[in-house]
Amino acid sequence: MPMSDEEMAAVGKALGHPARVKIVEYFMECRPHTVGEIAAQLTLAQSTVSEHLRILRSANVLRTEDDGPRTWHCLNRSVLKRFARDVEALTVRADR
Amino acid sequence: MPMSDEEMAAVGKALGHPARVKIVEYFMECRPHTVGEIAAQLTLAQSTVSEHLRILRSANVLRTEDDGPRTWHCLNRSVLKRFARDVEALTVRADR
DNA sequence: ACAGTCAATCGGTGTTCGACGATAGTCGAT
DNA sequence: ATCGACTATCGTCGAACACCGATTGACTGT
Repeated sequence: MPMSDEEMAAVGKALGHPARVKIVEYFMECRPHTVGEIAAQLTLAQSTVSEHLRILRSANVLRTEDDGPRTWHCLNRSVLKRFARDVEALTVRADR
Repeated sequence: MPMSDEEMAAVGKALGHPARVKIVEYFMECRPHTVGEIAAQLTLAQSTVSEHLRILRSANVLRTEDDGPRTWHCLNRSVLKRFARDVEALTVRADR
């Protein structure tokens, strides 16, 4: 089932900042990432990175996973896959 | 060649508004679209739609094509395809 | 030449974003 | 119990965005 325009826009907006694209790239590695580590790499304040994470979470690009006692952020790959597929679908030429 | 983070973000931001997603959907049909027509569908002012077009153009999602004497807006499908492919690539699990 | 049509741009207004420092909250280890 | 390391949230500020009406500009047909 395709995403609604609103969902598409939400994910697009979430990816609509270079820092957040970089953050998503970090999360390709399935291991805990500290906010401080990311902040150091991006040379941003910890609070700023935390805010970016919040935005990514609100678009369901990141999930907080309760993995036992620890909870950590994790990529929601299915949302990104659906988004990629729906963007790809936009490139299909309509008959008229 | 993959897009840079900045390019990714630019396209993401361009798609980061429901009206612009709808506009891109309109442009799947390869025919001239009047700004007025789109504005009527989206119930937005002509000037607002024109601004959305400008944003889509600045992210290379739309191109102005010089098709003979007329110039019109046209989807830049290759940019969307690359973007979709690179988003898909973000879902690949990295080894560590 | 001029009226009509359409798109782009300008000026203005209210809202949201991006960034920061400071503060408060959570959790583990001592 | 509290210290240390980490994260989330709050308050603030300037910049950018979304929207509109009005104006300007370009092209078409008469």
